[in-house]
Amino acid sequence: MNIQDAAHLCNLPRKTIRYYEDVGLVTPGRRGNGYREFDRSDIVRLSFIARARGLGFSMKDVRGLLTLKDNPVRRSAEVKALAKSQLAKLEHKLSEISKMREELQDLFDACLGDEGASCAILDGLAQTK
Amino acid sequence: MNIQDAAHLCNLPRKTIRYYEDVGLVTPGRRGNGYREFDRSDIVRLSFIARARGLGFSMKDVRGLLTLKDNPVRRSAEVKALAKSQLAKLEHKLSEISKMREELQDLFDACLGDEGASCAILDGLAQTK
DNA sequence: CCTAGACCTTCCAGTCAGTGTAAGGATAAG
DNA sequence: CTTATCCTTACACTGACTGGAAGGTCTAGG
Repeated sequence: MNIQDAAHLCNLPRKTIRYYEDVGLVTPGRRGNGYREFDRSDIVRLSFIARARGLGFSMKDVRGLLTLKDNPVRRSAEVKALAKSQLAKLEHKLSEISKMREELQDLFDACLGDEGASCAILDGLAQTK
Repeated sequence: MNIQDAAHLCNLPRKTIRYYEDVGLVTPGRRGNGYREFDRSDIVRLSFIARARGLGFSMKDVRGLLTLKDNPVRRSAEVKALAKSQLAKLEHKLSEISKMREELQDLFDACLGDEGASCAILDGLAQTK
């Protein structure tokens, strides 16, 4: 299978697949003409990566997950530890962004948004709180 | 005032302040010896930038906000429009990350996390959903 | 006057995870 | 044979910094 079909199957841009090969996450075969040849196992691996990335795991963590996935004597506790740390990161991000949104919403609500120059948002940002 | 004191006052790393000068957001004066000299207006401007960045505004948007701030005949409606778009971005991010967290939490809960190799998280990621 | 250390400067490279583009080769359809 | 659509590599760029090296300056103490 060529890269375009692989891209559709695992829901990743072609460029990203080539990039993943560059950084050693996948190693599809090569045909005589230099084209990459993706087989079922490549698709499975790429989809795994895509899903892990979709949950916000860093490339480093994805590497760790792949290593565990490839290791038949892994302990599921190790996987769960990675997941726990990722959950914590997501929750941290959520609380950060949620705080931003609240602060910005307050400024937004206080701003008239009319044709005048006076603006509660600019005032709020300028404030030496 | 030297850069270190400025950094403390506006709550930004020195490196970041130099970077902001590089990209033209601030233009502190220079002393005879080449040192940057920050006055009150530089501090105000840098703090404004720091606060806008803290609300998640992109550098491009910060530029827009500064332009509006510097323009005495601005319309507050323009500022409010930028804020609205930024609010939408924050809400989008929140919903994305929240979805990630939910999915990951489900996998996490289903994983035994013991000494065995069988792992619901890896299984979930490997699934061709 | 000398020295130590704490500042300051610029410049270059690296981060993360891709994305854009150009130049060129291969293949499939008509 | 032509045209369109694939494929390849290599390099540059993104955002928003951050780290480090190499070197200049200033200040306090002896």
